[in-house]
Amino acid sequence: MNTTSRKQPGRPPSGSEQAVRQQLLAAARSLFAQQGYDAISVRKVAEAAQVNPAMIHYYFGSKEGLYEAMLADTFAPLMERLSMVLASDDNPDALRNFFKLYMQTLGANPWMPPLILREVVAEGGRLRGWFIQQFASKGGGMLTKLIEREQAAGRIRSDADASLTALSMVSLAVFPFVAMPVTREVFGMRVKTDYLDRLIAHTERVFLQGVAP
Amino acid sequence: MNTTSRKQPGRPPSGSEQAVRQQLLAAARSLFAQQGYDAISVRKVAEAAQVNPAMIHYYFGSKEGLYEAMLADTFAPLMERLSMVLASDDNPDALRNFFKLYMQTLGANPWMPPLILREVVAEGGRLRGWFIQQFASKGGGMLTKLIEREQAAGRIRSDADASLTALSMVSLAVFPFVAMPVTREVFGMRVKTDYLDRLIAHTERVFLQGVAP
DNA sequence: TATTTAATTAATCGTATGATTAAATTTATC
DNA sequence: GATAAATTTAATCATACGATTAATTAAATA
Repeated sequence: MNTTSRKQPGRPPSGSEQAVRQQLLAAARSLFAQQGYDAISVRKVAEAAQVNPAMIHYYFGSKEGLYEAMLADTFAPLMERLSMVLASDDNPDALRNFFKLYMQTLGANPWMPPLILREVVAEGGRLRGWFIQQFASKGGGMLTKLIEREQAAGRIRSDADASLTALSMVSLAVFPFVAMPVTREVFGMRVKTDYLDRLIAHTERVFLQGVAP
Repeated sequence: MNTTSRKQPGRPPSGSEQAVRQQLLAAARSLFAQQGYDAISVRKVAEAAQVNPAMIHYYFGSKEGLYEAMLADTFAPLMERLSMVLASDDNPDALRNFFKLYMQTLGANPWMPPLILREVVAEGGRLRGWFIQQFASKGGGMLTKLIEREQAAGRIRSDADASLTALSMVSLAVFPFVAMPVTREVFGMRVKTDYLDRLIAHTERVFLQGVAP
């Protein structure tokens, strides 16, 4: 019946993965991204994962533990990919590549933008300190370094503050995704298959042209 | 002692304002903006307003009623001001003026950006349908019309979709404010008195240059 | 085979939540 | 002065919440 989880209790056969743990992470990612930490109870997560609520305490210790594990599981891969792009040699297209990879990753992982935003907004993020330390600071630092390099190379304006330029980039990249459902209603956009490509192309052009010398 | 509210029950003297109602709206605005609808209980709002929790039911019917009244009270003035700017004659600086007014208003009313974002993000907004209908659609429509006018006048690129351009503008304007506390930590910015002006000037330039022909 | 370890379940704990009510108090109206 | 209307309070309701526990099951280990 259910191919992803055993229903019977008892010690699992060795070599079998922790399927329940993964189901909980997936359910938590989807629900927390859509409705936020406070709106989602552990019972709802457990129900979505088709799992007993006590398993959350068993695997993650607490609701907050589950949330933190989910955030780490979600954003660690992105951080790796971004740092790889940055580690590449001095490349005239480095900023464009970085921007493109950033937006494409957000577009391909629809839960990321809401999760980022819920942590960032005001003082409301449940693990704001931890999230900033783990991801935002690192990402912001990488981006600022890249922008300063581009400024030194004369490929973008040098009179602008690098931090503000980085902030503009993140703004342009993240917001359209979190606002996507609303955008459809407000602007009457249809979710055509090429919407993502058009959005990325447009935003990329606005940004690169906006920071050009 | 407390100059803004009577502590005694009983029918108030005629001509006296509904001070308690205003205290509740103010407390709700601040708390909901900072921590979100689900994280804030009616008891917390009442405590911050120095008022009995039952007053929320008395004046607003429910927690959601308070929230809706607060949103309306918060955003109605902005909508009026924006529509006034748009109603002005064909002006070469209309887009710049609109952008400036938008960002300045967000900067001067720090609770606005978080409230907007919490309603917009994913499917999570408590009154998302109502909020979109009341404010987002109207604002988005006004902005798109303005952009199309500017395109027709040849002051900005015409090959770009007006809706996407509007989306870029809102992204650039709103996100920096909701991310402000994080920005400080990530980029080590100090809250200097001129930060707001520098942010607005920088963002305005990125946008206008980004959409220029 | 006997024992230990890992996973799962059902039941329950104390607390916080949104909501509601009846009573009390004060002013307005007749 | 008597009655009605408006505001505030304290107490309470049923429910939902995060968390924890003891018991149960099955595989691993000895």
